Amino acid sequence: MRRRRLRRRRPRDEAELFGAAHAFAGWSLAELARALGVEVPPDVRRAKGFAGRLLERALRAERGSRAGPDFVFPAGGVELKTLPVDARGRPLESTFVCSASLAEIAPWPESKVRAKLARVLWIPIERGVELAESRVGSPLLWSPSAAEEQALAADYEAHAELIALGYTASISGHRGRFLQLRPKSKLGAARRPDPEGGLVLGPRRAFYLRASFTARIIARHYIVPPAGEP
DNA sequence: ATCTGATCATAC
DNA sequence: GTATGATCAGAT
Repeated sequence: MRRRRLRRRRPRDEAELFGAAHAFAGWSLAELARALGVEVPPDVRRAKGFAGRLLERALRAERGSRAGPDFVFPAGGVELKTLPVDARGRPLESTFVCSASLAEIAPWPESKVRAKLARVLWIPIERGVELAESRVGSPLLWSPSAAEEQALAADYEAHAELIALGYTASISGHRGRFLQLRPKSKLGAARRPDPEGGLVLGPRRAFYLRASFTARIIARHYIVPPAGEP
């Protein structure tokens, strides 16, 4: 295993953040964890989010688990998203964006979804057989193109309309070409206020980007430096 | 092989 | 409980 060193300073702008992220391209999660002085969890099923938190620490994200973008620069916030990919660079999972309230849904221009996705640093993680063997790919600093934003907005508004009409029963992960609205808790697990002041029983929902969408974002992007195999 | 509902961990 | 970080695993 190669020796790996971390840089010390917190990035002060996008360029520094991108440079810092790029410096990790090719590292395994084991190497990154060792450099940070943390253990790689043995049980993958109990380690969801490990790669994301590891990269947050490695890149000195300010906000950690608090609300708002991971990095706040004078020029604007940047959201950090790790994206699990296979050896060919295809995303293996959908991407969580943010939770959604069925009691209240903002129009697209003021939506949390739009704010979250305005500026994203994507870091592909090429999944290894073992979690520790997974490798950090090269980063991509992204904002939605006009076409991408239009597509996301269309999906979002369709979800928002169902919510506004109270058709919560017909909300499912099947809807949305690129942006899904799916449960993030067990059915019937939560009780929350509805617009009339009563209580609505139902799962917590959240917006997710389909893998087909993130695949297009990182398509033809250089994913992970060669591992030295033929 | 892909997708949707369910699930896990941590911070506040 | 809500937010952050996501991935698991059974259904299709």
